[in-house]
Amino acid sequence: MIFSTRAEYGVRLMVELGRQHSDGPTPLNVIADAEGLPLPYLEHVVAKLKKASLVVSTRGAHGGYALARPAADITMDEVVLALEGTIAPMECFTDEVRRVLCSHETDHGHGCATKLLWTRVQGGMVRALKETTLADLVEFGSRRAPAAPVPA
Amino acid sequence: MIFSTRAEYGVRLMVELGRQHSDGPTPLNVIADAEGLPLPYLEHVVAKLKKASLVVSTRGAHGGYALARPAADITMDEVVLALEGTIAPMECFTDEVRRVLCSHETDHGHGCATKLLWTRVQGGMVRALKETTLADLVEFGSRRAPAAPVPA
DNA sequence: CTCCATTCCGACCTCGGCGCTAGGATTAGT
DNA sequence: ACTAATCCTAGCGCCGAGGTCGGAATGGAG
Repeated sequence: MIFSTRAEYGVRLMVELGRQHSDGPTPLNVIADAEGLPLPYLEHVVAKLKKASLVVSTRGAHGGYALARPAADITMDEVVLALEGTIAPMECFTDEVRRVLCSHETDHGHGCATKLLWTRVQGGMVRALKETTLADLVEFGSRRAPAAPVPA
Repeated sequence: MIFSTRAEYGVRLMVELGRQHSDGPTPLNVIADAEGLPLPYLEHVVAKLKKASLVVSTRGAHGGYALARPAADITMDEVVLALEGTIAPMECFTDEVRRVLCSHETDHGHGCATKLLWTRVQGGMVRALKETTLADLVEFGSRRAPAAPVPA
């Protein structure tokens, strides 16, 4: 598996926040049982999103979380980056200021052959993440079952 | 990190095999100290490549490993797949016969919003892996330092 | 002023996989 | 027979993932 469930939970959380179009903040427990996720764990997840300034929180009674920016302005690479910490295919890979570095540079007279591969892979992933906004996911999620209140 | 060092080691091993243009097979220990990798661990790694029919082995003295096919015919998604077991961004994601499935389908009346994201990410990665052949890496590795015998 | 809902914080636990080692069995050239 | 190599199985230490717990801080409502 590429990403952990932290990323899954975090993205679902963001989508859920994106769905709320009321003004006030949404408390975590609402999201927790809307998605069927353990509340105490969600707290840790949302903490990472807050640290990355993707959500804002209001404490106290009737508090909760809300998106810090409109969903259309949030690209998913920000979200995944905040949750996973880094998006590198390999340990030796750090994206230092626009230059992809690799600790195996010049191994024994050859260039680092794997660097080409990981660079391409990372490029493909990051492009996909940057091209997708949170609004895309919200809209995609509401596509089917747009208003089926009580199916039974 | 997306991939483990198993993938790194395996790819390097394949590249090293791709460099050998002599006829006979290359013993593992040669590769191990050409790349500075622990031999006993490499045995496990190469076992996976063999099970996937990417390398062939000859046992006994003067035995070793060789590519099962020319390097230009080996795409890196085969290699990474053999080493990593699967290339899915998320646990719930199985690539069942051309249809991307997700266990969260239809969660609570919404479509699975994250599915769109993971599908795109996986697409980007797999495309990058399929577009790169082992021969590309071999050639890339020999680019610089083409014949600098003793730099000092 | 006192509840209570809610965010926030840190410690803890369990489990599985990764990276690696160990020891031996098998195969085949010399 | 000796030896170089692949092969097989088991095991170990470590770390992060996924989750729980208990409690402190905050702020609206009675």
